[in-house]
Amino acid sequence: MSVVTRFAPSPTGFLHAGNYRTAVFAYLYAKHHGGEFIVRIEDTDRERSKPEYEHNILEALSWLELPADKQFRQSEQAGRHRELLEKLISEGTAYVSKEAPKEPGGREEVIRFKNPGGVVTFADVIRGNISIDVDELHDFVIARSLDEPVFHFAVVVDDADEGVTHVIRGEDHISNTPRQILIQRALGFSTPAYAHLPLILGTDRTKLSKRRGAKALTEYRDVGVLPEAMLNYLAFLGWNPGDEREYMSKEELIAAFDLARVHKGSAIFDEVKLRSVNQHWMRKLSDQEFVARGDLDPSALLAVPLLKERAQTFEEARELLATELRCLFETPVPEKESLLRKEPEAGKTATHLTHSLDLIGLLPDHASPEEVKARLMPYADQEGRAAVLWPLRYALSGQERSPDPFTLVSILGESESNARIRSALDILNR
RNA sequence: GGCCCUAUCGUCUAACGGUUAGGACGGAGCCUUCUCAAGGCUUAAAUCCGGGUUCGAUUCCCGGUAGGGUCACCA
Repeated sequence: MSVVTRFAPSPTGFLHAGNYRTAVFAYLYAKHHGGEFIVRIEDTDRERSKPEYEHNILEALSWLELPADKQFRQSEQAGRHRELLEKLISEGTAYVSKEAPKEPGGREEVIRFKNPGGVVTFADVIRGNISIDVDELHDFVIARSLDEPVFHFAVVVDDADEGVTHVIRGEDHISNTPRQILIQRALGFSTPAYAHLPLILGTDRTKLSKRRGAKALTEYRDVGVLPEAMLNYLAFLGWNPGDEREYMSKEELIAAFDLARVHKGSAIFDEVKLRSVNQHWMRKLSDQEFVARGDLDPSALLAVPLLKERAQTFEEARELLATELRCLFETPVPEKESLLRKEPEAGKTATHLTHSLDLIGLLPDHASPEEVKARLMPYADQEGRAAVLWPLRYALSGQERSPDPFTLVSILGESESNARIRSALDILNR
């Protein structure tokens, strides 16, 4: 039997990392078994479902590269839901119930399921047998009206119609499972395998939720997190391949994924770790890819090696470009006092700068930082590194903190370096 | 509160009865070093508690405790 899994979000808000972790597992499991991954937008709550949320969900899924083999809205199955609702009513396993509206404007009739009671036991792939006494559920509501099925009913019908073999969802659904199984039995459907995933918690150790400040997943995309990094990080929340690997591509994840290695205990979403995983994937990009995928200005290309060392997100890369690495793109305005930070005697500092200037002049075009270093270090060692290198670096950058002078010369090139050193010499002579 | 689920360093986790309880992120220290990064090395840090079972428990069982989830005409 081929595997069919599904991700069934409701478009009533922006989804957070915990929701997408579920999608990741469902996707990986299906693909590992060469099966099908279905995305079903559960929009039976007409009041709260919004197109913008649906768009956001689909956008996030495509960003993460979790393409659906089949995708549809639950509301598109309305006819089928009505048909089966009528069937249950005619068979007497469901009935129209007169209600006393609890709130003004509330409904006077709903459709309830005739609960047979007893204990429902199901085998959870992750947790083993779970038994729940179903008596206290009473005759629960399965539809507001024939055309408005409620979650439990629609889920059961759609999963069965689509041939879903494995229901992979958060453990907050464990207590919903028995009543869904009851409906399945009444409808004559078979029960799929259930895998209830441990929840992803926020730093407050409670279920990630928008109300408590959990970010929409797309916010991570917006600050320049790479989708392969997010996928990698999410996959490792509650699962691991069983070896020492920490960084895995989508293909590697598909090949290794297994429900049997999924944890039972919940995990906390840690942005610090996510950033470090992201940095790993940023560093794997070629310099050209880095600029393109980070949506950086093309001029930033020459700074990419430095950005790979310093930035954990593309947003950080942009900040760096505007602050610490700004000297690569703008002529610095050095201050005399800072030039003399390590060697207070202006005459000596001027001598060092002039000599450095000469040495730089001997460099070949496009000298690497290593070549620059090889040329300058003997002199610096002879005269004192701080006395030579500090004014040089400061003259080139105009910044107390910057990349080292060799790298600066290499990136800036000979003529720009020359100009900057000369202007620092002018300042010293004032 | 009822019901359900869970429990290894701060965090993510390895171990599927026998290990000096391993790795990663983060932290600390050292090295490198003109500054800032990066890099290298080192280091601190965990089996929730109590009973069993066993020659031997992180591991199996029971009981506590703690945390989480869920108790809708939302999904």
